[in-house]
Amino acid sequence: MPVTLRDIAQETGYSVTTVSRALNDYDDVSPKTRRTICETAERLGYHPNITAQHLQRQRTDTLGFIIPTTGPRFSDPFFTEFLAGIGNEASAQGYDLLVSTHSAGPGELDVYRRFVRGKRVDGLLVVRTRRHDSRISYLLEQHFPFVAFGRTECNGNFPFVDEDGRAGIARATQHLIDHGHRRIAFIAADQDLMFGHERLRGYTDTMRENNLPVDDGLIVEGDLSQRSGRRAARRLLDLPETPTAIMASNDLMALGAMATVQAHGFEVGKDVAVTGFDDIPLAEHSHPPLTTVRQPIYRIGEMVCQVLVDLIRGGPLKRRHVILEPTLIVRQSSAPAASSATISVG
Amino acid sequence: MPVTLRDIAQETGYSVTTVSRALNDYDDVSPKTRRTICETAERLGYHPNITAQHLQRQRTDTLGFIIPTTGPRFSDPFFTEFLAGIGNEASAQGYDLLVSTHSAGPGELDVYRRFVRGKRVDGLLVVRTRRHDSRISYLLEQHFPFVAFGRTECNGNFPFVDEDGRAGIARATQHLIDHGHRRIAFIAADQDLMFGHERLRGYTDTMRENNLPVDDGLIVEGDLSQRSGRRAARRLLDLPETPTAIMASNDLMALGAMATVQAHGFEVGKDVAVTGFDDIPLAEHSHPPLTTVRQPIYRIGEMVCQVLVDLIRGGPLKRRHVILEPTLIVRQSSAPAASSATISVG
DNA sequence: ATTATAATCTAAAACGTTTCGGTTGTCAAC
DNA sequence: GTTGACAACCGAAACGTTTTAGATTATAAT
Repeated sequence: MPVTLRDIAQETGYSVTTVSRALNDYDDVSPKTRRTICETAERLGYHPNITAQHLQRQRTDTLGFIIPTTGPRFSDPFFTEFLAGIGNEASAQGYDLLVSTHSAGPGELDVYRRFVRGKRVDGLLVVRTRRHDSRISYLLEQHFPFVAFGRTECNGNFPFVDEDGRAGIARATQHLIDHGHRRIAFIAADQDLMFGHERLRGYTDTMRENNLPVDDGLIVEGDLSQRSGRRAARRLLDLPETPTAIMASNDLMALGAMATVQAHGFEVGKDVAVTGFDDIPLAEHSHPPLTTVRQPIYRIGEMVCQVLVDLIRGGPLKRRHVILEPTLIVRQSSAPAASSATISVG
Repeated sequence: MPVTLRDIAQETGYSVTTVSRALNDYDDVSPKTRRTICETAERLGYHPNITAQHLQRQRTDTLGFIIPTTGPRFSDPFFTEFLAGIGNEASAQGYDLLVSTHSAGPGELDVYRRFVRGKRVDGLLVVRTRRHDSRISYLLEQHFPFVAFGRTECNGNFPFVDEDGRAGIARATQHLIDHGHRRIAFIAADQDLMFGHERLRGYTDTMRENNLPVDDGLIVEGDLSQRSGRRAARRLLDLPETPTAIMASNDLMALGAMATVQAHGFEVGKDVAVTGFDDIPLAEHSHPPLTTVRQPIYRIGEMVCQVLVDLIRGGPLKRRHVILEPTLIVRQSSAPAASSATISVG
């Protein structure tokens, strides 16, 4: 049923070789022959079998992306935007995107192994790096092309794009301190996650620099979901001495925290300040709009993808390591009662 | 460098055929031989070349999913959750997922063509069906296996999963009417989208059934983003006679509308009721929590994927058409001031 | 000793491309 | 009328599997 090179060869009387060469713009085919062949291909509705090309060319023109899901009902707007970034860049570069989902943990490496050893993809994108990341160790050891969004602690020398989360949170913390906050709580993320660790450091460092105590009771860990943000905020507001500001390690938890604060009858941005991290589109449209640290997620997706393609194509990498400076976006959730405009500080 | 069947054959002295058969659990291989071969495979670190398997087996064990993005900075939590559903189900069934992103419009069909004609995937998932959907016409005409989330108007007989959006919106509308609302506005979605059309119908039908006027001035179209929800609500609140309730075709627009209502100094759920559709995780955590029509997005992703796999495997389809009854989730954004608990009506 | 039967194993073709290393024919140059 | 250069074309191998259709050997039945 499907039309192959052979069919075209039969139809035109040329050999399979010539047909292939004609269609691939080789220059040892006469113009007339080429025309005949192209027309016949068109007429028969020929499309090359992509799998056969892959096998022959020994590459798949496909990038792999394994989304580290958390729990079954997983939904993080971060990933949609990131995916849009890499998806668009990949297709602009002529690559397909093979996506798999797997929670961090035992089976995860098997998926990587299958992709790598089976030559299923030409390169991999790794996100949510962990301080000691077995995925990265594995890929380095296999000399398999990959680019990470985020660094690790035991830095092997691999290409990555990252934002300076510590500086971002530091800026947000300082912003709160400058506005007179002293009891500032922090909803941390999993400390195995590199960014979770960095963001917490940004908070503790800045507190210390300002000679403020770092109170362990004011640091609660969440799992990045709104629900956990709510729960964390509940614990913080039940404290004998409640904080006047709550910082969260990501926007989703910040939104959860805001809901709790409001449920307790406080006004966000006046009684209690709340800040997030990421600047997902929702942040701008929450009520009140959320003060947060922006990282250009879509753009990062594009960049990571582009570095990976360069790496695969063997071109010299302009930039093996990209570190982005995040921007503090001040909105009403942390504004002093008077002001109400959106101000960008960065 | 990579280990092939040949290498194992050489190492063990058996033929490639036997090696292949041993590793694939054929029963005409003696236990001893099998053991030798498996051990050697293990020792050499053999992994089958997946591309070669694809070519030989004439199938790719891969499903295709082309995300219809809107605009460059695309971010819709709906898709993360949906993707998690199909991603998990696909890997449970032994399938990979090839994802591409493309906005609805000219180039879109080319992506479908490439996947189909190049035999890049064994089947396709289609979402955001349009009333006249060229993707579906194309796939039907090519007799290519696919399953849609959503129906079309000119119903070819293809397998789909859908929710009864009309009934869902009808239920929400009735809920508002029962609570005394008369001037109910509706933020519609693109009327080319099948679900956009259906949901609007649910609203107009119910208004008429209750002998309420359908006022065109109270129907505004948005593009499914929060931003457009805000804009739409702004127009509605600028009307000489403002509505007492605003229904949105999806949660994102509802959240946007809520922000506008609040910015105008109204209290959502008391002065103006707001309702959405989808029940994305955010809906529960907004302030106030959003009354909405729930569709089990993750579950739908699983179902669509499962039907597709059944279809590809040629098994008899238990259910070619699945229509889910959506559930109205009443939360504070529409509750009469008194009540405040979450009630499920459905 | 012959034949049937079962148990193991294998050569070769196939999947649809790309590409290496040619061959053939024409024409100009010497 | 040989030589070389060049244009146009093609056969066959290769990519790494799976599968078909036997081949070989051992075992049991006559």
